Amino acid sequence: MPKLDESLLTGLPPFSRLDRQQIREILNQATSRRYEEGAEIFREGHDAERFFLLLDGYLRVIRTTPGGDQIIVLHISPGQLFGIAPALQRTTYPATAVAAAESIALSWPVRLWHPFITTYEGFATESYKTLGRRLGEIQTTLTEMATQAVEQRVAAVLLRMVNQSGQKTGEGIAIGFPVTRNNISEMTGTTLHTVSRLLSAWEKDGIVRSTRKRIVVTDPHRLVMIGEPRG
Amino acid sequence: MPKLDESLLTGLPPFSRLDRQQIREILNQATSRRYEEGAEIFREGHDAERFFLLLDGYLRVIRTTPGGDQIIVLHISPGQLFGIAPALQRTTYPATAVAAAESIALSWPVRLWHPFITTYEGFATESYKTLGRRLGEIQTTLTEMATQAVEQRVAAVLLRMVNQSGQKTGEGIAIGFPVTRNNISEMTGTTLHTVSRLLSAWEKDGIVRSTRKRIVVTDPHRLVMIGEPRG
DNA sequence: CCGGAAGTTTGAGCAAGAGCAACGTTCGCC
DNA sequence: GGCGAACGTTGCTCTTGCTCAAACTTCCGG
Repeated sequence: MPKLDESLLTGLPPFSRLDRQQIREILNQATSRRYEEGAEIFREGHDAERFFLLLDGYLRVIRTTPGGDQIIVLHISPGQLFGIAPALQRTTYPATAVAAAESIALSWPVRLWHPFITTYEGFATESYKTLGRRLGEIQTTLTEMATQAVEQRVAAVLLRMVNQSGQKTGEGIAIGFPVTRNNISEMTGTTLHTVSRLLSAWEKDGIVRSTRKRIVVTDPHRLVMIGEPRG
Repeated sequence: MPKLDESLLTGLPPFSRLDRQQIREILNQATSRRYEEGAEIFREGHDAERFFLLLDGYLRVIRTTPGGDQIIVLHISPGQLFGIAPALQRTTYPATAVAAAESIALSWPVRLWHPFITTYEGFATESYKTLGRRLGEIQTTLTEMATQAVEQRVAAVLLRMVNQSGQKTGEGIAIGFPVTRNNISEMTGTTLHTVSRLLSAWEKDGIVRSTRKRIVVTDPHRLVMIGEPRG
C-alpha cells in the first residue's frame, strides 16, 4: 500500500480542525481503494464492517424492493463520509452504495468509529451534520414524490444533480457523472420512457443537451421554472 | 409546577441505565406540558430551543410545501424523544410537530443536550438509535412512494399505524389516535377521495371498520396481502 | 470490423387515480 | 336544540403517465 498523502484530508470538514500529526494517524489506519463505474462498495443488510470517505468520484445510494424494483435514495459527492451506519448504532448497512463513476474511497474498520468520535475534534460534529443534511434531503425528496407531478420531479432531480456535481462547459452545466434515463426514473419513481420523452422535449426547447449517459443543462433557469408547481 | 414522578422515566430506553438520583436531576430540569389534539409543538424552520420526550399521546411530524400541500412524514409514539435537532447539529427544526391526539411531553432547553449526551450513560446511544430508526422509516416510505400503487401504499400506512399504536378491541385492532381520510392521503401522496373509496371497499370486504376519525383493522392479514405488490 | 449488449426513442392504447361536483353525516358550540 | 364547520361518500369526467411494442444508436470486446 503506497503511503497516502496528508493533503488528501487537510481541506475536508471532518478533519479541518486536526493537526498534521493527527491526520497522519488517521491515514495510517485507512485503506484506500478504487472502484470502477458500477462497482458495489457495500450492500444493504450486510454487516457494517467499515465506514468510508469518498475522495474522488460519485456514488449512488440505492434500495431494492422485494419486488425487484430499485430506487436511488441519494448521491454522494467527493469529500463526504458515507457508510456511517455506526453513527446511528446500526450493525448493518441500511442501503447499498454503488459507484456512479470511477471512484476512490478511504475506509476504516468500525471499531475505530468511537475513538474517532471522541479523540478528533470536530469529527463527530461534522459526521452528524452530514447525517442531518441527508435526512433533510431524503425528506425533501419524499415531499416532492408526494406532491409534485412527474415533470416537476424530474426537473428537480436534474437541478439537484447539477448543484451537487455541475461542471461548467461551453454549452452549459454538465452533470459530473454518467446518468441514464433509467437512473433518473429510479430517482423519481417513474419509467425510463417518460424520462426519455421529457428530455427529448426539453432538448427541443433548448433547455438541456444530452448524449448517452451524459446530460448538460443549458438553461437552468427555465428548468427551475418547470420545477415550480404553479407558475 | 407539580413535582414530576420518577416513575415517568424509569422504564424508558434513553434513561434505563440511570439511577434514581440521575433521573431526579433530569426531571428537575424538565418542563412538562399538555397539548390538545391539533396543537403545534414546534414549527419547521423555527429556532430549535428545546428537545422533547413524548410521555403520552401521539404526534404527527409534517412538512408543508411552498404550494401549500402538506405531507405527514412520520408519527411519534409515547416514550420517544423528538425535536432532537441538536443531535444533528441543526439550529432549526426540520419539520413541524402536531399533536394527533391529546398529548403530554417533557422538554429541556437545547443547552442541556451536550451535558445529557456526555454525562448520562446510554442517552446518546438511544438518541442515535431513534434517529437511525426514523431515517430507515422515511427511506421505506420513500421507496413505497416510488414503487407501489396507491392501494398498496394506503394498506402499508394503515398497517404501520396499527403496529405503532394498535389497541385490541372486540372487533379487531384499532389505531390509537384519530386519523382522517385526509391525513391518510397526506401520508400516501394521494387524495382524500381515493382513500375514502379504498376504505369503503375494504369495509365492504370486512377488512376494516371505521367511524369518523377512528379506524379499526378487523382483518390485518388480508391487509398485508393487499400491501404486497405481486402475490 | 462485426456482433451483441446497453442505452435511447417514439408510437399507440389504456387504466389508475386526480379533479370536480354534490350531497350526506357527525360533532361541537352558542 | 339548532347551526355551522369539519369530515366523509359517491358518481362522473378527463388527464397523466404507465404498459407494450418495435426500432434505432452507441459502445465495447473479440
